[in-house]
Amino acid sequence: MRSAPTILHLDMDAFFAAAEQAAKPSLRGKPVVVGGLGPRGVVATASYEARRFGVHSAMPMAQARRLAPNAAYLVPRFSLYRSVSEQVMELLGRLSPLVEPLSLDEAFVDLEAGGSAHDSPSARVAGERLREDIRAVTGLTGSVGLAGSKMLAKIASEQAKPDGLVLIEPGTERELLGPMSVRTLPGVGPATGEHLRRAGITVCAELVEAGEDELVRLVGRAHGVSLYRMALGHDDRPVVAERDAKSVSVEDTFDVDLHDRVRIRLEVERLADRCVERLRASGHSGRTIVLKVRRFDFSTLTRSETLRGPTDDPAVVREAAARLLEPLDTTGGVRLLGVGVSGLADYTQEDLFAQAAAEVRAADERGAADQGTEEAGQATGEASATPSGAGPGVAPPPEPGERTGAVPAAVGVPGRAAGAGGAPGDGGDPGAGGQRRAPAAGAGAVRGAGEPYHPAGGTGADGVAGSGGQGRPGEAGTGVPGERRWTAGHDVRHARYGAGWVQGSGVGRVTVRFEEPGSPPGRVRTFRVDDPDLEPSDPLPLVAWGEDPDQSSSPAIFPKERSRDGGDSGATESSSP
DNA sequence: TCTGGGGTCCTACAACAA
DNA sequence: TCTGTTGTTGTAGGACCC
Repeated sequence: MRSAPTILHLDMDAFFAAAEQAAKPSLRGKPVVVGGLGPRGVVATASYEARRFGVHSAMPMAQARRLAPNAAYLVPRFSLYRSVSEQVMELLGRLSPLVEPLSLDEAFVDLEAGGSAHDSPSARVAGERLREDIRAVTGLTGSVGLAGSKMLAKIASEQAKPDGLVLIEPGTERELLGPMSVRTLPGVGPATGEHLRRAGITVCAELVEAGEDELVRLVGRAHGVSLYRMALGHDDRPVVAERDAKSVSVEDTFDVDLHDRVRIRLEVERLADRCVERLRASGHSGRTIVLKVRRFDFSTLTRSETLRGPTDDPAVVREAAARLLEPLDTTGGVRLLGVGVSGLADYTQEDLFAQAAAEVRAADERGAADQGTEEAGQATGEASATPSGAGPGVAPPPEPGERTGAVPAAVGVPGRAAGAGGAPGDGGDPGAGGQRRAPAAGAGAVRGAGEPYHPAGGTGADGVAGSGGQGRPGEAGTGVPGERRWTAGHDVRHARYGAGWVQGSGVGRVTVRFEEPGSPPGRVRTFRVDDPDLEPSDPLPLVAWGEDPDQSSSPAIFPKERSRDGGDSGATESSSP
């Protein structure tokens, strides 16, 4: 807790929805809801216009549609949001080297560390300047909170919303917090809030009155102590620029509950592959494999297995996940499956190979070849002569009968290629990692006819959004093999009419609104879905070249990885199943 | 009418080792 | 050698956040 309000918290206003409104002039001033459009989708962000109808994030999409039937419903376009986010983070980086991003649209900044503020007036100037810069560079608004601690800076930015700045003077925090709901404090959600309410505690002043011992008794040691300190306004957590990831996971909710055991297993293997792709992309390997199963009744089970050493071998993760699945009862149906890896290590593949080789040499010298997994080494030579596929070389050879994540020799070769040996029928799914995507050619082989590949909330294989009440989730599937699909909200270009975005599609037609970020609201035209003049395109910059004095040499927003980002580029979405 | 995805942290309990 | 204590690790689940 410092004596000057030099910790800044930035929170972009209704970020996803605001970015879509900036990109689509016809949506400005109108209710916009961004989220999963499938039958089990939820709202990611609602514009302030949509919030007036009672729509808010985490609300089931079906409920949002009932509350705001005339809103525009769009699937998230993370490549666009990421590029805007990068620009915002760059502006924050100009204020201080200590920037702690919390998500795409939120971050803490230590102004003191950057020398950009040392007292209330200078902090306020820095905050206002930042808001101006963000607006100039991105065309969007953000709210700024300034205080002497992270907790209070966050509370301040919440109070500043939308499009404002609030500064909390150090020394006033206890008075300020006293009448506030306990739910204001970070870490107090619905469960803890209700727990405290039953004990007669609803506002922060009552937390202080209750005292630390009582809070510990009510909500447990760690939570009780921190709750008491926060209620007093005490928060010494520093702004931390870099945080190491502790786990990597992927999960999918299915539009329809899965019952077929073979299909469930196949999906688990697919998730394991995607998880490993992410794991590798982050430069990690991990020791503990976690399987998550949410059943038809929403009850959630997790099962985990810790290997003897870290791995980033897809075959090992796949097999471990499958082992964890085996004893689980899935009768009744499964609505969600997830695979995760925790206990991360910073090993690169090269490190693993080096360690593996060293380990094998040492083992050979000891003449202590392990009987249980020896055949793996013999079969595949150097690469798999490591102690099974699991964390090659990091762990000592396993004891006979011990679980190590050992894999059949044929797929036990550590290295990128191993994944391709995958489950029969998954075609190796080379693009399965990273962003979720609509089914591309070749990926459809394992999916049962009529069963949606894409889980709810995905980028929408079905790809229809209702705008102005038109279109409903799930209708988009044309049922015509080879027909192109157009995902609502995504950018397109027509040879004759220029740039636009998909407003909806279905029954062999796609409706496009032709407008750009800098243009007035455009007209709507409808085409056949296979119109050769219509092509998917990349997101356009929200602020045109040269509009921002500081950024005149480059577009304000231009996705850096657009060509590599298969997650939500129109190109991927539109490929035929 | 239902309830996403990707994380973090905490608690409780059992097994095991010192 | 047996027993009790304590610390560590693995596992499972829950709460919370954006």
